[in-house]
Amino acid sequence: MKAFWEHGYEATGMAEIIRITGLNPGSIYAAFQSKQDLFLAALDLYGDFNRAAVERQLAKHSNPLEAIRDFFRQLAATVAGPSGKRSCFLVNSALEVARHDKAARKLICANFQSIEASFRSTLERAQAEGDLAPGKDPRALAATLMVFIWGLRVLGTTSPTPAQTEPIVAQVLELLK
Amino acid sequence: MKAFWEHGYEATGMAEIIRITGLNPGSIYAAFQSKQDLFLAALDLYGDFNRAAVERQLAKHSNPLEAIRDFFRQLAATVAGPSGKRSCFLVNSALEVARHDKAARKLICANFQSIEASFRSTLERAQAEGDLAPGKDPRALAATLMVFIWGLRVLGTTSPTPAQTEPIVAQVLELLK
DNA sequence: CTCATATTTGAACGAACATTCAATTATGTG
DNA sequence: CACATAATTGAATGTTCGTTCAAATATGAG
Repeated sequence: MKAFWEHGYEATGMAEIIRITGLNPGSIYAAFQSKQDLFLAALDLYGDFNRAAVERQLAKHSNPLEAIRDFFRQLAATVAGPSGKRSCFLVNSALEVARHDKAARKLICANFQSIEASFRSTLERAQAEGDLAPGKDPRALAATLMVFIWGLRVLGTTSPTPAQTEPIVAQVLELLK
Repeated sequence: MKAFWEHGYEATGMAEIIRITGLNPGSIYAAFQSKQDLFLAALDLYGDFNRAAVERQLAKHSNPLEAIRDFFRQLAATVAGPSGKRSCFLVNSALEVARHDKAARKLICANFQSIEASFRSTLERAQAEGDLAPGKDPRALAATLMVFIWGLRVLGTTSPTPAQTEPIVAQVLELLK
């Protein structure tokens, strides 16, 4: 998973995976049909970690809107930090693989939709509690936040500073006011 | 350029480029040092096209804010259309190549910054003309719009419908009010 | 311990990879 | 036309790619 995440699908050779895992080719091919199959399993594993991390973040504060704000403030820091260039394995794969591989696209979309649903329900909770204006559309807002997350991941590959990422996040949080 | 755009750097073989161009290996290597060199030239060419297209769009309307609104409405349609999965060659390369290749990163960043500057000056013009509220920060807004563009490109790889992309763009345009 | 079943081993496979270069053909000048 | 220079040709290079498989080893039940 780490190898595919770091170098991408095409740039990662089976030889490297064999070296990293310490397994022999035969053992790997006994467990996975092909490199592509192994990649999908790695992507799926990452997706589970990712989804769990997002849900943990959103459950961190009792105030739903504050949880979202905190999520994005943290994302601004991550993206500007040393791990920003690593980006998100799902986003990387959306652009490198999902465009041509249907199975990968399906997996990635499902994960994105799950996270979007978490944001949506958090926004709905905020609206029910009166923190989010009644006129706002949680569905459209959640979809917009997702787009924004992906955009920040792209920004991360350009080695931005916190001084660059923070005002951007501040702008997005304007949408929640 | 089209081959690298469509399949990415790693997945595009020199054999395919030889086939598409109708040139022989020797001729290509007489003009370009290596596959990487050729890729950078392709990326640079795309960058010029892209920058020109954005500036054409922003100059389309005399009203600067309307030009930006039109740009994003058009982007929403493009991303939801058949060419949406192709995404943007610069964004694709930011995630696939720029993370490890310094030359590519520099080229991509320069192009992004140039486009961001166009948005910023357009926003400043809108502010000078009284269309954009005096309290808004054109610099932060321009950076935020860039992040949204990138995010929309990622969204494009998930085969979205116009019904999905349009409300998102509507949200973004809220920031300009 | 015995033996059938699983698992692991690592050498070997053909295919595809980026790249090279001596031979050939085209070009432009006088 | 003659001739120096430039460009093109395409077969061949060694390497690395994903993948296979027969042989060797480990495992667990009786």
